[in-house]
Amino acid sequence: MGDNGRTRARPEQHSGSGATGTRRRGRALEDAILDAAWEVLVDHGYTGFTFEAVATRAGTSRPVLYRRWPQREDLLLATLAKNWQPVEIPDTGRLRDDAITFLRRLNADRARNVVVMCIQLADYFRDTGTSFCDLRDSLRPSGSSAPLQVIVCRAVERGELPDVPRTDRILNLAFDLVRHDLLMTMDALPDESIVEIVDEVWLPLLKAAG
Amino acid sequence: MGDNGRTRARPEQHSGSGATGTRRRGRALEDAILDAAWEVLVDHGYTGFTFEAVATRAGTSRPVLYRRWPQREDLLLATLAKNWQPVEIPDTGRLRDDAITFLRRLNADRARNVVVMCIQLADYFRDTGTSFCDLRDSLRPSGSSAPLQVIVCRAVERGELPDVPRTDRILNLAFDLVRHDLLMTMDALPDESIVEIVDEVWLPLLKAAG
DNA sequence: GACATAAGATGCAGCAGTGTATCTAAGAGC
DNA sequence: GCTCTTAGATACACTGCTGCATCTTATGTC
Repeated sequence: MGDNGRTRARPEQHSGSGATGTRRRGRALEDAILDAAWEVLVDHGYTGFTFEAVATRAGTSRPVLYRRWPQREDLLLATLAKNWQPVEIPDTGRLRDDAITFLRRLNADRARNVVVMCIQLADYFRDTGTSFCDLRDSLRPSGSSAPLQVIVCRAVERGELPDVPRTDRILNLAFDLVRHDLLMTMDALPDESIVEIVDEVWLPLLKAAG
Repeated sequence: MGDNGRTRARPEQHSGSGATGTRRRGRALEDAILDAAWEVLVDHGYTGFTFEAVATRAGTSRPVLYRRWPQREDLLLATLAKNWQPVEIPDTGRLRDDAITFLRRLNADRARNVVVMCIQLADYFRDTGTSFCDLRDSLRPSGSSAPLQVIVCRAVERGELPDVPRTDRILNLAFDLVRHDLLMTMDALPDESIVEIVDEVWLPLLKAAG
């Protein structure tokens, strides 16, 4: 039906950062949206993670999002996939240094991410009946083993540890404890805690497991 | 003003359970509401924890809730306070049995509660800037020590363990690991895991700490 | 039995998000 | 330059929750 009195305020300008007046397309647009989506997720959790909020933050409009990700979950998974980076595994030649360095990196990195991915996503987990465990598994590069397992393997190869079978529980204990503290306090661990976990708990168990 | 055509379908009947046709009041009503609120919280998390949902579930109406708890947070805290029970600490006379029995109880009980209180409440934590840690501390009877600490104390008194200083990290390790698994899987641990945690991790560390 | 209190029903304005449809215009490819 | 795709704006109907106001009526107390 004819003219419904719309009066185009100004062309556009996507209110983003540089705002060159140019209109974003394809990959560039998609990246900008997913970055905006990540920020929204960090700031407001899954509950505040609405098409409305993400579109506004990205300086675009909801239809643009709906065209790419019909469901909120699709947008969420795309956002996570783009922003999740595995923590680098150090190789210093000494078990204790490897462990402490790795856990420090983990602590710094996941103090942001784990809180987002586990705590903020609680509603997502409830809605879908999945758990943090499932999500982690689906984001970890398939076939790769747990970081601490790699570190222990190297120590065994160097002869730093006896070559005896160890349970996953023991191998991942230090990782689990750091994650536990992150979840409980929703904040990074003090460095002393990391050293304590390695020296008082993990290493003694690894050495005693013979 | 005047008759606005309302035609009172039927008196009421609060659609609850027994539905004796009697109208609930005071304490009975409050209990019923808080029970309903707990169910809503378990089923739908803090996000779905609306005055609307709780009132419907309780078979009452929103004004009744607003009169008692003006804010959603008030209703939440009342609901938690009513439904949080500390896990009973066993006293079998043997350290290992005490630990395994306690952790089994914890596992069964918190598989429902911790998931609700930590995961489902994520939005609450985000909104208020508190953490699960803070909430646990405020719900644990003040002055009482951690359950595993009590169990270890008794073992030391019986001479089952050497009387050496132990860090909180070690003392609470078994508890923390159970909690960690609960959070990660959002489900109860298999019984083997509890036994493994006690026999392969916690007891060796307690004995070696001399 | 009269009265005060409070339960419970209902209405309503407001707000935020959803999902979709429609239109204009920018920009890429030919 | 022309055309095709699609970004971006806007509108609309719908849903669900919020606070609050108002009314009726059940129930306990005197």
